[in-house]
Amino acid sequence: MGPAALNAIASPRRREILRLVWNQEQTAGAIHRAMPDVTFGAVSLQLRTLVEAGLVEARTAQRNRFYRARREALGPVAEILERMWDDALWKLKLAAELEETRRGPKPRRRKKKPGL
Amino acid sequence: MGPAALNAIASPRRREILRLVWNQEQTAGAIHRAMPDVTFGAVSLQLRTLVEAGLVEARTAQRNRFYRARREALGPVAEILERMWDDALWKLKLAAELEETRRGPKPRRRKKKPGL
DNA sequence: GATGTAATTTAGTTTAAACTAAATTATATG
DNA sequence: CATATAATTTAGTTTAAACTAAATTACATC
Repeated sequence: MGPAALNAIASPRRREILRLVWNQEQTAGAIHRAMPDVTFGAVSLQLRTLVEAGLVEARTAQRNRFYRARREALGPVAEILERMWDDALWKLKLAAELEETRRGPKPRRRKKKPGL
Repeated sequence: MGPAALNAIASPRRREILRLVWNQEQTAGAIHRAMPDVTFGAVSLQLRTLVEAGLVEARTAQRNRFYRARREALGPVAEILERMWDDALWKLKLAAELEETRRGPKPRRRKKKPGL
C-alpha cells in the first residue's frame, strides 16, 4: 500500500472499475460496456492508473486484454471496499450519486476528416 | 470508513496534517507553522475537509482551536499510515517529493487598500 | 496487404481540487 | 471600545485530474 494505491482507491470511478474486476477478470471492452457514461479511452487511462498503483493486473490473450484486481495488494483495505459495496445504505448513496453525474458523454460534433 | 475518508487520506497534504495531529492534539497555528509552504487559510480548509470526513476532531479553548486525529475512524488504515510514516524508505521518498514541490508560497504583490 | 476488432495513446478541453490574498469572526487585553 | 491574536471564510486564480475525439498500435481474418 503505497501512496499511489491510496490515491487510486480515492476515485469513485476507479473503485467502480475495481469492483468490476474484483471477483473475476474482465476484458477492457467489457469494463467499458459496464460504464457507458464514459469513453473507452477514459476507461483505458483509469485502468493504467490502477495497474501502475499495483491494484490491478493485466493479461493479454489474442486481441483481448483481461484485467483483474490484485486484492492482496490492498491488504486490510480490501475488506473496507467489500463492506462498502455490500452495505445497502451504500448502494442507495451510490445510486443517488450516479443519478446526478451519469448522463452519458456529451455529444460533440464529429470533425470532418479532410479529404487529401 | 466512508468514501470521504478514502478521499481525505489520498491527499499528501492532508496526510501530512493527519500525521501532525496523530499522537497529540495541535492548534491550527502550530499545524500551519509546521508547514510553512502554504498559507494559514489553506491549512484551515484542509482541516475542514479532514473534520468533515470524520478523520480529525476539534476542540476550542480560548482563542485556540486544537485538532487531533480520530484514529479509530480509520480502522485498519491507521496501521497502514503508521507503517508508511515509520518506513525509512518512505522517509526518503517523501523528502525527495517535498524537495520538488516545497519552495514556499509564491510572493505576490499586495493589493493597495483603496482609501475612502 | 486490405479490413475489422480490441485496446491504447495523444493532444487538447473541461471540471474539480488546492491554493492565495484579503475580509471576517471570535476572543482576549489594555 | 480600540488593538491584537487565532482562526475561518470568501472570492478569485492556479494546478492537476478526468475526460473527449481522433490517431495509432496490435493482432487476427480474408
